[in-house]
This record gives sequence, structure tokens and C-alpha cells, in this order.
Amino acid sequence: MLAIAQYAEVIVDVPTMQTNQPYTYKVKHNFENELSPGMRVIVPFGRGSRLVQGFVMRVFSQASFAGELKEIEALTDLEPVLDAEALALGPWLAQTTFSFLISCLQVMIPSALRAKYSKELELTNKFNVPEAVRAFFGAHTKKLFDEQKVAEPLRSQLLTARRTGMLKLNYVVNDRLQAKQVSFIKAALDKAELEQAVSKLRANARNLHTLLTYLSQHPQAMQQGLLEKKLALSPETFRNAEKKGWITRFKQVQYRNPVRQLNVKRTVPRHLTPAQAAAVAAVIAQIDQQQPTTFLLEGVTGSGKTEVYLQIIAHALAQKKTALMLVPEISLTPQMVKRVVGRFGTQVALLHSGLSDGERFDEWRRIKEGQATVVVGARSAVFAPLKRLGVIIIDEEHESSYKQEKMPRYHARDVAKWRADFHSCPVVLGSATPSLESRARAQKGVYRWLKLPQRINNKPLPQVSLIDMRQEAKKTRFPDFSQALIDAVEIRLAKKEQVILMLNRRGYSSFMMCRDCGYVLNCPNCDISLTFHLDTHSMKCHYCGHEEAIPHVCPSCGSRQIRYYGTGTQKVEQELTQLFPQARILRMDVDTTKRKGAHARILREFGERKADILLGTQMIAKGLDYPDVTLVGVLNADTALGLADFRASERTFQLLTQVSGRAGRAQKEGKVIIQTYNPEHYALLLAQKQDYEQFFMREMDIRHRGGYPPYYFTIQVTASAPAESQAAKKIFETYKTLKTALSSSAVILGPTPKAIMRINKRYYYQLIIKYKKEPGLAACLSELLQKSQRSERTGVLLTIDREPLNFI
DNA sequence: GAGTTGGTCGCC
DNA sequence: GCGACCAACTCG
Repeated sequence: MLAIAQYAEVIVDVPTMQTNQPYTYKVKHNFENELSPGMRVIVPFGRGSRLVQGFVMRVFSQASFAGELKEIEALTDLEPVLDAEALALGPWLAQTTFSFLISCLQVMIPSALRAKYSKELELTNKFNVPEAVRAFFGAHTKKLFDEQKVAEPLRSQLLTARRTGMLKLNYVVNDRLQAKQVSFIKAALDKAELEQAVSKLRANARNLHTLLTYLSQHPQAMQQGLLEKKLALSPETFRNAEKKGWITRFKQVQYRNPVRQLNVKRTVPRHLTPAQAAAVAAVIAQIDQQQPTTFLLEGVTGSGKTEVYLQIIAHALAQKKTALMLVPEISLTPQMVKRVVGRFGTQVALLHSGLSDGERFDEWRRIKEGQATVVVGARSAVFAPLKRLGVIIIDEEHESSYKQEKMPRYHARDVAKWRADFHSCPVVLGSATPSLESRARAQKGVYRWLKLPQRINNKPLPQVSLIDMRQEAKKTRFPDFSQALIDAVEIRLAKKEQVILMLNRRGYSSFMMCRDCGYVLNCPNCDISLTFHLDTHSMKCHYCGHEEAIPHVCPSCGSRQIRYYGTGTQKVEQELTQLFPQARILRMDVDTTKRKGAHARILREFGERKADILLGTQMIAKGLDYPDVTLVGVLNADTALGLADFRASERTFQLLTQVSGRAGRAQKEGKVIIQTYNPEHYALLLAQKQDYEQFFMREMDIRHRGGYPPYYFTIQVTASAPAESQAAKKIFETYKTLKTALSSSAVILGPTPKAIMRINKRYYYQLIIKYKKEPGLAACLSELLQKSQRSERTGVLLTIDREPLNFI
């Protein structure tokens, strides 16, 4: 029995610290029975009572707020968009990530459901307004008003008219959601009538002729767009035909479903190795016993982790439960998707960044309505509104893309564990190179540890050679290629085999420097050098997007000796075409994959052997499985090692192990060549041997001695402001407060200016807290945030990131 | 003295 | 995030 909903607590869509609390509203009688928690509503907020969207958290019959209450203006939903689980997860997420509750709620729903705000001016007295204002309205009494878009004299005239009461300003809250509507057409005449119409057409009406002839053959309704393509007609022809009364046109809502567009063959479960079978058995036992156990599934590349996942999911489904599988964005390749869809068919929902807002919304709705019971997706799919979760799988659990870098700064692994507790179901973390955190927990028995030590069919690991570039670089005319790599590529090209070349983008740069005076071309807004872009022939800033022309003379000393330095994919591509003029090269980097679908297209083309060499950044390292690739070259293995980040070795090791697994996946033998300036570094030597265990021990020892994770927890506090002194002052104040609040076992690193101190005209300072046990720390940090509300108005911002993955 | 500009306050 | 409000400032 529902309580009569006379009052509701609403979280409003105003992401600030001061409004990060529920507000009580009165519920109009006509939607007393309609309203329930988790629904979106539109409420008046602030002195101007502008309308904003909000989420209902609670409905009740007794108001707890003493002041005057406003009424809920409208309901946006008939059914709650957030279920009880989401309503419980939100506050937890807000607390642990130091985020606004509204941001946490928003992140759980598809962006199509997020409100879009606009303003509207209403003419209330049309007699006393200036001519320009009357012209603005034309024949209308209401008009959308975008303050930015209306040019100056008119803008202030409108605002003045508003102040004097001639105009009214209304707030409009729009759902961004638009069901996809598609134009359909149908012949309005029968076959005989159509044929008659055709005979009466003028001789030059070729397009209409084509259309009517086709329609007389196909009387059923058809999608106009498809027909346009098929018959090579323009929309104009259809409009014409409609005008003449030969066809009728109508709109129909279309369900977008990216899965069904893939033409996928059904696959059957494969036979399992004893290790795989043991892993499956261990996990499904926990599904059956409804235990929220976390497993670490450690399996070398090619050991068949995916098949283990699929059989676990199959078991969950057989128990009438659902399954969630997270995969890093870049491994969400068509190959991967096909494998899952091939096994589970249309009950699979896909959530990845390549989807449009509408497609994502449709997938979300299929999940919510229970039509989709298996969800495969990247980070944010961890919030997929599945009911009766049976298992959560996180593949490549060490991937840093599981951590969101903006508010709310959550880690998908933590959210997964929370949901697993809620549903009493197991979590499986899978990786060939687990994060040290997870591997250490497995060691301690916090996670259950499953191992797949053997590659399927005992295929040998590819032979990996390290090339010392300190010697090699001098020997060739090409600074990015050793002779060994050139020779190896040469051989593959002759044998018509494929090559993958990877450029480690971290620390990658090709900047302009003057050879005479050493001047480096920097961004005017950020403390970073501009990078050279060959395609647009310009210098760009990767942080703020600033772009300028390539200088021909040094702006500082006027010398003409200004050149670019460093290695970028574009430059390497140039070198490659010189080295191997006959080779077909595909380049894959941020520039070539910006457009939607470009990523998949490049990989497909490479898979179809339309190129001999695939050149790219990290994004090519993941999950690719090409039988004809027999050589993988890493051009610069160690650019990341130079960075002052304690995870640099871990990342380098993981990346190299991963790419090495790419060579020789099928019958042919594979070879890996890693070029490096640090051939003695343990991360490289152990990646060469694919020895994770040894790496784990070495690295743990270093972390232990340095007092880093997983031995310590870390929290990063950043202060930023338009003026450097403000940011510095803020971080030192914060430092002082923390110093007194923390126990003696905690360590504070810094405060220091960030490595890139200025981004987009803002200055950044940071400090890092390392601690083992500080029960009062979270509360202290929340209080610091609470207190810095004041300074926020002058542009001084404090942000807190728990367990950050980037320290620079 | 009306009208603009800038900073601060509080939102149920 | 944004309008209301107040105080300072500006200009004929």
C-alpha cells in the first residue's frame, strides 16, 4: 500500500555543492497516485522559479521542511527511470567519489533522458514595445530565446522590454529524447491505376517513371530512405509523387537495435580445458549459492578467458538470471561482439561509445524492460538497469579506462562490487596482467584466485626481441626504425604477411623547436607545447584545442632553423612510405578515428587484408585477432618509463605483454620486436619473457619500499583557479587542515604545482594523501569541499579523486 | 537620480 | 547554474 504522496524529496539538476541536497516539494492532487521515487520531475527552483529537472528520491505524507513549499510542476515519466537499486547506489557513489548526487544519478541514465534547457520569451503587451522587438516576434507571441545567439542591440532591447513587463521569460525543460521516426511510403493507387499514371507521364519524367513502375510491382509500405538508395532517387521525387496523389507518406517510430544489424552466425560452447572448466565451475557454484564473491581470473593471452566468460553467462541465464560483461572501450571490436551475440543472440544489449544517443537509449530500454538479459559494454554499462543479476564480468580488469576521469570519478570495478553485494552475485575480474591491486588481493585471499596458465592448444608464445635503440638509431637514416625491424618488415612484406606497428602515445609529441635558440612553440592558454599535425598543416594544443599556423621563422630569434621534433604517427607513416614504397599502410590514431565508426572500419579493412601494415597507438594493442599478422613492432616501448608516475612500469609491462600476444595468433609463428632505450629495465625484460609473476614480485617490492598502492591507499586533491596565487593558497590551506586531521602514519606528498600547471587559462596545484587507515579522512575531505563553496564563486575549485590512476 | 555593473546569496 | 538583491559606480 502506497502512502499518499503529498510531499516529495527531489534532487535538482543544479550541480553545485550548495544544492547537493534534497528539496521538498508539494505534490499536486492530480498526480498523487502517479508519483513514485526514481521518477524525473520538473520543479520550479530559485527565486526566479526557473524550471529545472529533478529526481524524486522519496515520497511521503509529512513535510519535514518548515518553510514555504513549492509544487512539482510536471512529471516527466510514467515509470521511474531509476529503480530501488539505483536510488541506493546513487548516494553511496556520491559519498565515495566526493561527487554531487545529481551527477551520480545522471550517470546512471542514458544521456537522451538528460534534460535540455531553453528559454522562451512571451509577448504580453505588443503595443508598447520597440519596432525591433515586434519584428523579433513576427506573427508569434512566443519565441525561443538563446541569449548567446541574439546579437546586441536587439538583445538589450528584449531584456529591457522584459524588465518593464512587456515580455515574460519562460523556462522550458525539454527531454532530449526523440523516438526515431522514419518516413515510409506506400502507393496510393492500385496496380492498374499506377500503370495508367505511368503511361501519362511526360517523356522526360524519368525519376517518377522509375518510382511508379517500381511501386506497381511492390504494393507494400516501404522505407523512403532505403528506396531512395535503391532506385537512386531524390526526396524531391517522392514529394512530387505525394503532391500528385500517387503515394502516401507517413512516419513510423523505429526501434534502433545495433545488435540486429550485425549478421551473426550462432556459435556453440567450445570444449573446455581442465583449467577453464575448473574456473567455470568455481564461479557458477557462487552464482547458485548467491554469494557476492570476487574472483580474479588470471589467464595468459590466448588462454581462452572469453569462452570461460561465455559459459558462466550461459549458466546465469539458465538460472533465469541476467549477466553484465564489461570490456574496455577499445576491445569492443566487432569480433568480440560477434562472439557474444553469436552465443546469446538478440537477448544481448550492447552499450558503447559508438552508439548514438538514440541507439543507446533504445538499448537501455530493452535492458530495463527485461528484453535484454546480457549486457556487454564499456565503463558506464556498469550501471545497466539489469534485474536479477547473476554475474558481473570485468574483462581486462587492469585497464585504466574503467576509471572515469570526470565527475563522478568512479571506478567500474568498485561499482560492480557494490552491485554484486546488492544482488548477491559473484564478480569475475579477468586479465592476463592483473593490476597489482587485484593480484595482491588474490594473494591475500580477499579475492578468489583462478588461473589459466596454458594457451589453448599449447601454442607457443611469440618470440620477443628487445632492440637497443641507443646503438641502433644511429645506424639507419630513419631515427624511428632499427635495421632489425626494417629487415623483419621486409620479410613479412615479401611473404605477403601482415605487420602491426605500435607507437606508444604516452609521452609522444612532435613539437616545434628552434635549433638556434631552443625556443619551443607553446600554447597561449596551457603550459604545454603545441603538437604538430601534418593533416591539417597546423599546430594544435591537445588540452584546449587551440590551433595556429606552423611557423616558418622562430618567433623568438627570427631564425629559419625551426623544425619539429619527436615522433608522431603521421611522421612515422611518412618514414614508412619512404622505407617501403610498395606497402599499403593503414594509420590508426586519434586523428583518423575521430569520426563515428572509423575505428571499426580501419580494423575491418586490415582484417580484410586491404593493407599490409597497421600503424597505430595503444588502441591497436587490444583484443585484435588477425591470423595473418606475424610481426608486431613496438617503435618506442619506453616513453612512459620516463614519466614521474609510479605506475609507469606497470603500464609499460601490461602494454608490451598485450601487444606481444597479438602476433601469431593462428597457425603461423609470430615475432615481436620491441625497440627501446632502456633494454635493461625489468619491465621490458620481463615483458619479453611474458613473466607476469616475476614482474609482480619485483614491482610489489618497489611499491612496498616507496609506500605506494597497493600497500597504501591514495587520494589526490587538486586546487585550481584563474590566478596561480589563488590556486597555491587554496592547496596550502587544504594541506594545513589535512596535516592536523591525519594520523602520523599517513603521508602527504606535496603540495606541488601540477606537471602541466596551466590548462585552459586555469592554474592547477595538487597534493596526494597516502594512507593505510584513516577512518575520519572521508568526512574531513567532505567538510573541506563543503567549506570551499564560498571560494568556488571566485573561481577557486577543489576537486578530490580517490585512487587516481594518473598522478601527473 | 535612473540605469548599469559587479559581487554575493540562497534556492524547498 | 542562475536570478534576485544590494552596493558601488557612471553619466547626462
